[in-house]
Amino acid sequence: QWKAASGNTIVEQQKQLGESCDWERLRFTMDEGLSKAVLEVFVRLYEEGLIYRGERLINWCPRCLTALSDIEVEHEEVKGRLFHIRYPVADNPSVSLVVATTRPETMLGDTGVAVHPDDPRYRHLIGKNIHLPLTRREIPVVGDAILVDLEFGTGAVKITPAHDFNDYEAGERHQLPRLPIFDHQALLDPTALTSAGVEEDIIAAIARLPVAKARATIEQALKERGLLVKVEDHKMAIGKCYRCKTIVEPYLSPQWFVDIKPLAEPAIRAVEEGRIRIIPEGWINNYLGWMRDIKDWCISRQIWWGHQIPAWYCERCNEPFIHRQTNATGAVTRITLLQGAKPVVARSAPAVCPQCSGQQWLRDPDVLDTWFSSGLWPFSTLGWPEETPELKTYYPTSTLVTGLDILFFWVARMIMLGLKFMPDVPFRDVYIHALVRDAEGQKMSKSKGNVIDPLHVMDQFGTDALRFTLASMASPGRDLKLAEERIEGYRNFANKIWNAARFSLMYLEGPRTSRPSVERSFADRWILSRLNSAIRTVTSELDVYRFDRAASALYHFIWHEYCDWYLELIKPALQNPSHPDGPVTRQTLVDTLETTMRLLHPFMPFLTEEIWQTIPHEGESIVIQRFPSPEQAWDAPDAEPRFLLLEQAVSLIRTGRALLNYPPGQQIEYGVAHDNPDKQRQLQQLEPHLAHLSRGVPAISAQTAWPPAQRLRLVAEGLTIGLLVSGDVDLKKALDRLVKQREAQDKEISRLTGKLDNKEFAAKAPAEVLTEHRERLRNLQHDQALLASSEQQLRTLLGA
RNA sequence: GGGCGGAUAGCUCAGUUGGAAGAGCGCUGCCCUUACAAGGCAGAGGUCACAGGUUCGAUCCCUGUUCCGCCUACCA
Repeated sequence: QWKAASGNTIVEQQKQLGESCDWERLRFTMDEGLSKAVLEVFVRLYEEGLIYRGERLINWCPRCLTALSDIEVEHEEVKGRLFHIRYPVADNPSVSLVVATTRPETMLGDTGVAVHPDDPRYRHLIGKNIHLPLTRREIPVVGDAILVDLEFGTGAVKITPAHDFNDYEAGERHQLPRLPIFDHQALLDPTALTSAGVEEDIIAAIARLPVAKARATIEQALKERGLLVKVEDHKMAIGKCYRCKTIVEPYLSPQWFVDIKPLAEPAIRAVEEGRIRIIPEGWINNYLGWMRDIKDWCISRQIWWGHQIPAWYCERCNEPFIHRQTNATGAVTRITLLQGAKPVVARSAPAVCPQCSGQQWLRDPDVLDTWFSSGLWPFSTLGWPEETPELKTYYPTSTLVTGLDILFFWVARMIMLGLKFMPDVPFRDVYIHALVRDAEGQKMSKSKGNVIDPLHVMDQFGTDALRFTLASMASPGRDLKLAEERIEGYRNFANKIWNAARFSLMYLEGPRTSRPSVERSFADRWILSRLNSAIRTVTSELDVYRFDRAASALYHFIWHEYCDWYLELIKPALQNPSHPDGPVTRQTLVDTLETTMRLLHPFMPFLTEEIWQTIPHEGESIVIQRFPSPEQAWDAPDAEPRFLLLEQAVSLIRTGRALLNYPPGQQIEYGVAHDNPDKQRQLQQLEPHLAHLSRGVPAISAQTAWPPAQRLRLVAEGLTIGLLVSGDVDLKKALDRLVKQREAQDKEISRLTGKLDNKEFAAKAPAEVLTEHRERLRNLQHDQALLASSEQQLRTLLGA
């Protein structure tokens, strides 16, 4: 139904069926429920006087032969030419006004010339008549401060009310007649030119020419008469039809309009008052600005697909206003209802004409703008105007996710029509997602050929990887460049998860015992606590539509906490069948993996479902499970700092191993000392983990108690590790590192000292900043002593 | 013309009550260590566009400049 509403499907069908398409059949296939809603809305708005028919200047596509609303017109900057044309004063041809225009061919439809009322050059001409060149007409000079910009061009502007929007307005202000000179295909119309008093030879030269060709002819004629003063290059914007890219013409024709202000006002208030939230907020002003400046909505289209307008015309009463265009064989190809026709708007054709009792009715051939029906989507899909249970349950909905490009096309219309026909807004939140661009930042477009085909990307990297990538890049207010490397990175992430699940399954054989978190092992308590934290972050970020931060929290937790550390930490318990922690660890492994899959599921639905089905679980499908919520019992405030200590020690040992070029497999011996007794004790408790993760034999004791040997000592935040140096190793790299570290610390120490010595800093900075700075300085100075001693020992070693 | 946004590592981007500069990819070195080489470990790399201002202190706040996007408009 949505596709029908948007018209996209119909357009595709139109293409496929070509000329042989059965229009009536196609109209019939449009959803009946939607048609009913459209009919109802149209009639109700008409009865309230909010829909009217009138002859107005509208944007017209001379190729599609249909009206276009403002937002269906695309603007393009082009190089144009500005023609300066001499218009002689009627009663004194020696005096003339020079007007500037980019469209000299429209001059034949001029019905006035405007100058600024304050312009001393021309003020005296206001009220006089001007002879319009190439015609037998005289037109008045009017003063108009709105149309004329004193600074621009010559200061005199021709007025062509039938072919220019501003001139239309100006024509209204000065009661100037409207003289159209183009027909509906934007060809110069000989009949109209005759009524516009154009000279016969000019008519003969330009009749039935398209505007571009007529322009050259007019230019030539003006030149021959010496009326073309000059031509200069000029940058300008032209409008093109969003469908066929034909240059649109302002065209005078009778159309159906919605009086939009009364609908827009409640829609503005709904956003101002926060009953509808737009996220990110930056777009609110965009929306409000557009809505406050909104113009009546032209809803009739002269195309054959769409919902036909429910208006009927008595053929007898309206006979003079029904224009039938025929082809060579006499068949009617197009019916146009001219200005003056009197419609009867009703849900079905009237029986008899109230005026003449005639019974022959012609239904308006126009159809509605596709966004008219799309705008009804929030309630028409739910059975409106019937009061269905669905309508009651699902209106309003919570969130509408959309791109900026249809915020006005679609979202604004849904808000206006929803508020008009329902007692509440159609949705609470509107989330505007970023526009995806290609790797060069270009907007994707079919004509440019730089479209990244999602199906192709999904084949290459997987659907979950693409989905996760888009989520991770969804920073608000910023368009995103989709680069393949990024997707590839998340493909690897998906692979990592898959392997982690495979690993878990390998070791799940055997009994599992559930215990309260506090009774589980260090590793278990730590990961449960971290999982809790991940749940909190992901949930709160999703609440505020920060999909990027939620995705990155998941990525970090799964890869760099769960895989890198937890799975490594529990290997001894899993791989040794008689390990006492085995049963509880296996249970924790299931608990955490299962929860993590549910947490990740919205981001990677396929992978998580697949894994979830293979691990112990309850329920039929992950998609209908509850989204995880934090378990307070999982918080382990003691385990987290312990882990950081362990991580720090392991990293330092690994650094030493790399510096000494000891291969990862080689068992090493080292001493571990911390100058904080508490932490030293904690390290002793973590000894098995330390040994396992470092693949080595630690001696955790004061440095003085380490077995005598040649050692490389590394220092970080009070922690010293001393690796046994054996065999033929190059200590130069290690010395370089120590020196570099010491220099960096020197710099930091002098920075902190300088800051703390600054009296104003000491006086004005908050107390906690001061204590934190002092603490850091003390630690650094302490490390500095350790480093210095380490460096000296190393130099001694090198010297020996 | 008006409005909005951006300028942070080689690339793509995070970084909100102002108080030690972050991630991914890429790069360098060592590893096929029994989940994973689409991987592991350890590293290198930044005057946070420019110029002023506010502040004890600025990537963050203010002003101006340059460059790049987007939206919008009738400059004939």
